[in-house]
Amino acid sequence: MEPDLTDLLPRDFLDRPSTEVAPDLLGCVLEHESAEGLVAVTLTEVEAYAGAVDPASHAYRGRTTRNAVMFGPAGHAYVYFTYGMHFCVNVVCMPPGTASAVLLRAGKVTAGEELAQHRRSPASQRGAPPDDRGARSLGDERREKRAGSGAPEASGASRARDLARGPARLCQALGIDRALDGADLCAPDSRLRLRGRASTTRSGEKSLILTGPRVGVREGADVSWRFWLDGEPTVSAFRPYYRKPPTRKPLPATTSRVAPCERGRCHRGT
DNA sequence: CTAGGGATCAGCT
DNA sequence: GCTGATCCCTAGC
Repeated sequence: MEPDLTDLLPRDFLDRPSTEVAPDLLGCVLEHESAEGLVAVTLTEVEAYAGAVDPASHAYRGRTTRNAVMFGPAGHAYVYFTYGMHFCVNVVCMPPGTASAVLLRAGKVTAGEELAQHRRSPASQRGAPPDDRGARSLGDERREKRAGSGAPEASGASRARDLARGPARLCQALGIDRALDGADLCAPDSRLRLRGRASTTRSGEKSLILTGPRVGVREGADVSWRFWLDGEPTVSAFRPYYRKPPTRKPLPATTSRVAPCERGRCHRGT
C-alpha cells in the first residue's frame, strides 16, 4: 500500500490542447531510469505552448529538424538545447500535425535524490564518474558550513528544493539530454516515463493551482499559460521578460553622446 | 546584475 | 555557403 505508484499516463490524456493538459500535469511524476539509476520528479510548475498560433512556441514558424517531435504524436518528449549549455524538456500534446507542448519548468525530486544531487553537483559537470564521491563530499561540507552549522537540515532542504527548480535544472537532475528527444513517455519499456498523480496525497488534500504569464516570453505575454502549485517552494521565481539591449558599435566621434538610459531596462514598466 | 556558451534560423550573398 | 540576432537559463558575483 505504501508505494502508491500510479500507472503511466495514457496517451489520450496528453492528446488534448496543451492549455488543458498543462494544469493536469501538476502533481504527476516524470521519471528517468538510466544506467546510473532512477530519478523521479513530481511536477510543480509547467507552461503551455500552442504551436502554430503561439508566437512564443518553437513551432510558430513551422516544422524544422529541431522541433520535429512536436509535430508528431502526443506523449513524446521534446527536448531542446538552449543558451549553449542547457536542456529543456516538453511533453508533446495533440495528434500528429498539430504542434503543441507543455514545458516542464520545475518539480520536486521524489526518488533518486542522491543521484540527482550528484548530477547537479559541479564535480559531475566536469565529467566525474558517478562513483567519484570525493569532490562532492568536500563541496557538501563547505556548503553546510556556509549555510550555518546549527541547521544541517536547512542546507540540505534548500539544496533539495533547488535540484529541479527551473527547466534546465530539472533536466540536469533527471539526466535528460538530446538523446531523449522523441522518447515515448507513455510506453512501459521507455526509460523516460510519465506517471499519473497519486490518487491520495499524503495530506489528503488537493493543492491549489495558480496561473500567470509565462516566464521570459515577450509575445504572448497576455495569456496566463503558466501553471504552478500554490505554496510549492520548488516553483521558479517570476522573471519578467527583459531583452538584452543591442550591442552597438562605438559611435563616431562626431555624433553627440546618447542619454545614459542605454540599458533598455529603464524603458520598461510604465 | 552579468557572463557564459552552442544551436538555430532568417536573411543575406 | 555565411552572418548576426536570438533563445522557454543558470551560476556566481
